Amino acid sequence: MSEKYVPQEIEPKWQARWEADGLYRSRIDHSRPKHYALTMLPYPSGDLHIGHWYAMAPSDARARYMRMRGYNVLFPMGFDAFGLPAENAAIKNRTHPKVWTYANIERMRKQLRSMGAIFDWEREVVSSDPEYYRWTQWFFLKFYENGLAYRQRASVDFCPNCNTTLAREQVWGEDRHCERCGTPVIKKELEQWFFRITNYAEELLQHPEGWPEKVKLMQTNWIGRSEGAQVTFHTEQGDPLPVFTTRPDTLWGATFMVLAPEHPLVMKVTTPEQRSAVEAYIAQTQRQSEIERTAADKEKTGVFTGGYAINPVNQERIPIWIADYVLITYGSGAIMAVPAHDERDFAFARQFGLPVRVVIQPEGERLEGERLAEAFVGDGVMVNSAHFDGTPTAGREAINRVIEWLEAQGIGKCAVTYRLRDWLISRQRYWGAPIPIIYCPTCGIVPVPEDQLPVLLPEDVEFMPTGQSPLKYHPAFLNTTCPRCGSQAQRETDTMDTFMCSSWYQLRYLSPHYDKAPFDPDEAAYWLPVDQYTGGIEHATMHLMYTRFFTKAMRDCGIYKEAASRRDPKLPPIDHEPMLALYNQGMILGEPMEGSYIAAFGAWQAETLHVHKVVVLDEAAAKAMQEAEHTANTLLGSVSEMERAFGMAEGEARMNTAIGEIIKRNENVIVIERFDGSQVTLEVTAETQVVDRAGNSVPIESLRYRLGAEKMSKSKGNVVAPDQLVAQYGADAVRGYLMFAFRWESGGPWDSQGIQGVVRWLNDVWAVVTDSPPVPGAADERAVRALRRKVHQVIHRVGEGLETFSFNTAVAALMELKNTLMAARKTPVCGTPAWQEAIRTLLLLMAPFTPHIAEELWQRIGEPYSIHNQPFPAYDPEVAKEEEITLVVSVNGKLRARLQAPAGLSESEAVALALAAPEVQKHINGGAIKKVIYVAERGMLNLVI
RNA sequence: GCGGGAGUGGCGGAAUGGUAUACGCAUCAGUCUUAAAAACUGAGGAGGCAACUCAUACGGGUUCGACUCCCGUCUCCCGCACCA
Repeated sequence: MSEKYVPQEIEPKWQARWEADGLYRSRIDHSRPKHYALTMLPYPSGDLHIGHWYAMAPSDARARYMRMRGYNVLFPMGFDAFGLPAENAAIKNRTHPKVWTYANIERMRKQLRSMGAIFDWEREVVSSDPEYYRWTQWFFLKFYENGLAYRQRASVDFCPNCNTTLAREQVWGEDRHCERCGTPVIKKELEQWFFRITNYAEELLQHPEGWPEKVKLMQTNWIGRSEGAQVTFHTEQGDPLPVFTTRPDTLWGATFMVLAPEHPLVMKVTTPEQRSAVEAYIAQTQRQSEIERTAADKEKTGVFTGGYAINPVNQERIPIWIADYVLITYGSGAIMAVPAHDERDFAFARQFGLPVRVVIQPEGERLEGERLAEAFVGDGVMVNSAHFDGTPTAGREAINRVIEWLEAQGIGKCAVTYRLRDWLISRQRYWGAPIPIIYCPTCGIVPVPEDQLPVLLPEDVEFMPTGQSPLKYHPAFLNTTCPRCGSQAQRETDTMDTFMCSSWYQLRYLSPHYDKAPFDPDEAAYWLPVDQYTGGIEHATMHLMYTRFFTKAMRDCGIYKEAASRRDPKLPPIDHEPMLALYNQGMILGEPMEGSYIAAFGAWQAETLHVHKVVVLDEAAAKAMQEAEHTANTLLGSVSEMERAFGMAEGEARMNTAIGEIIKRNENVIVIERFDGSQVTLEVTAETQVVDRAGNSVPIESLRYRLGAEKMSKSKGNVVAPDQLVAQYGADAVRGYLMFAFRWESGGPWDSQGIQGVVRWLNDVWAVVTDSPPVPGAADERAVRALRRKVHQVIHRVGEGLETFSFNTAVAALMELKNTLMAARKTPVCGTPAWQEAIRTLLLLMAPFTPHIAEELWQRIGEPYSIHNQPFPAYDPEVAKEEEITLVVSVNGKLRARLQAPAGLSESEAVALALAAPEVQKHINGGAIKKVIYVAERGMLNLVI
């Protein structure tokens, strides 16, 4: 008998050995193709979460597979260490963010090592290290030098909980809440730093091929490209008033103009009579929150300015209104309103009795402006449009012709507008990279000279309970001299959005301690770009847009020049896209839980039971008790009768017991669901006694409430701690389970029982490898071939699974191979060379998934260290080919027989075999066969009669 | 409202237009045990004694053959949302 599988012993042993040997160190090696695998770096929030494991372990398995395929693999890990939680913890616990952050990093490093991943720790980066953020600041300066960073006063989104501004991408949802904390944002007028990501709008629409359609689509929608024309109207006073329209073919239908309330020309066009109304409307707009302003189905509001504009296509004089449905941030902040053919303009026109003029007539209909029930946005023929009358609008033909004409007339031109806004990077927080800018009373905005980087975050700071940045109150940081003129000046106190740090971390991994540039050009020339990136979908329009922008902006600042010049020009460019392929994994949700079943005793007050005692039951006991109570209730007769009989007030005698499952619980209110589905609210107090079935008192907090598959959170008590799982089952089992239990892209609810299946698999593998004494007797040739066949089929399926991120099917195939071996173990096949080969192959195939047990067993079967330097087993389709098939016979498409037959059967042989089978004969029933469909490679025969 | 994705056993999930439900969890039965757990063996989509019939959200269609392709409907999830 051999010893048992004890992962707690073998896992730390091999981790230490791999570490000591530098087994996974990644160095430039031009003789081998490289593979840069990258997974989104974690924020050091304290403990490694099961979600981190879910994101990283399968990525690691795939990186290991690429290694076995002969690639020189780089799979680094680091920490996105600047950010708000550290600062909030500082305010709450009086711990310095740095202390908090670095303690967390220390803990998470240890936890990450327990995963047994091939992370090359010599390349680790921590974005809050000065040697890292020095370069984050350097990038800011480069972008500033190249006109890609600018400071502007603007109405920006501000999170009142985080006490800082946010970029447009970081405001989510219908209620416009902060991406991080969920608080609805407010608007503030502030002077802030922006990056010109909009310069790259067009280029960002061109995505790398290896990106998921979903992300490409989300980014494309976010960028929001609209093609159309810019047409210059004029106010009556002669000021040009350009508008953007996607429908220049409706220009003749413009019956009024609308400006955004913030539009610079508003006061100029406003007549004295309308002045007070306009001012009142502007004031009202400013008071309203963004949510109120953009609420769906909101009635249109607006005010006439008294001014008029001239439509350049027909010299018509049309009134100018202001309305909040026109946004100053999009296009030119002014529109021509064509109510007949635009839903919003139509609603506005109806609201204020403005004229509606049809300029597109659909085929077979005759629309009239006054009678229109809704705007007509379909295709038709242009009418009331001077010499364009009769032009069909289907396709882009009409639009193109009008644009051509507008250009010829000099009143408009082809134009493209984007929804994308520039990236606001200023954050009014301490724990981030300071923006390297100095404000001098004489020189103005002065960038910190490169040789003075990094602008260090002072550590002796006082955190304001108000959440105000302590940098504002730190004289030594704040006060400095102007690098240009030497006079007294002040530093910028805002720090940079932490998405800045993560926009280029893939470059710092290449040479984390290089001090001449953000990255070593030799390393970059070899490793870039990232071949496979993995991470969550939630970054689709944030991090994943920013890092693409960064790469392109860096290229235009010449930062890649040297590295690119040292690179083989036949390889993909390194300065075009940061990541060639991307895969989004899903999320692990909490395990659904039943609520506790209880019987509560107390006194009714209206609909609420005031409880003095709670008894915890199991479901069956609760049900039994409910029935007993029901019986008792029936015996007593109707409650109201009883009340009458005893002269009681109505409701007084109602049952004072409630039995059911807890579905909600907070400090003093419990909601239970009875077996009939009705709900009861219970009120509990500190005096309420809670006892289990044995009569022991238990705390009220121990009562569980029903929980669906929801996002894990401490407050819901559904968090799964990987450390605990590793201690209990081992890292290999946790890795294996995470890869086996879900489709990686979907994720799903955790199932604490499900891991047993993986544990059994590993135990069986252990037993089959360490304890399979040869069975005497001559091995059957066919059985040997069958084993080899299975092995090769599994090689194929595992390789395929790893290629396509179908980790679940790959593990399933490995379980099947184990099952096959378990069965063969009892036969003379056990001990044959084919058996040895099968064991070797099983271990090699398992190595990417469960690296520790694979290494341990590899050693135990006498193979040389390390299994992780072995090539992936080669697949031989000839060996994998079935020699016997199940001929599936259908008659008229309905399955009638399954017949064993040798592979490679000809059609006539197959038909003869089928006709000989009585169950087939029965269904043919003497009829003539009209058609035969035979799929040899599938073993499928269909007889049509 | 616009755009995208998904509906398969009690559950997680498999299935290049060709044997639906692989693999696993849970369940049930048996072995072992004083007992329980673990472990092991076996059963299993539904209905029917059986022959068979019906099952991949629903309704149509294409095809010798549809979970897979096409059309329509319903439900759920995600993104955007007065973007001119």
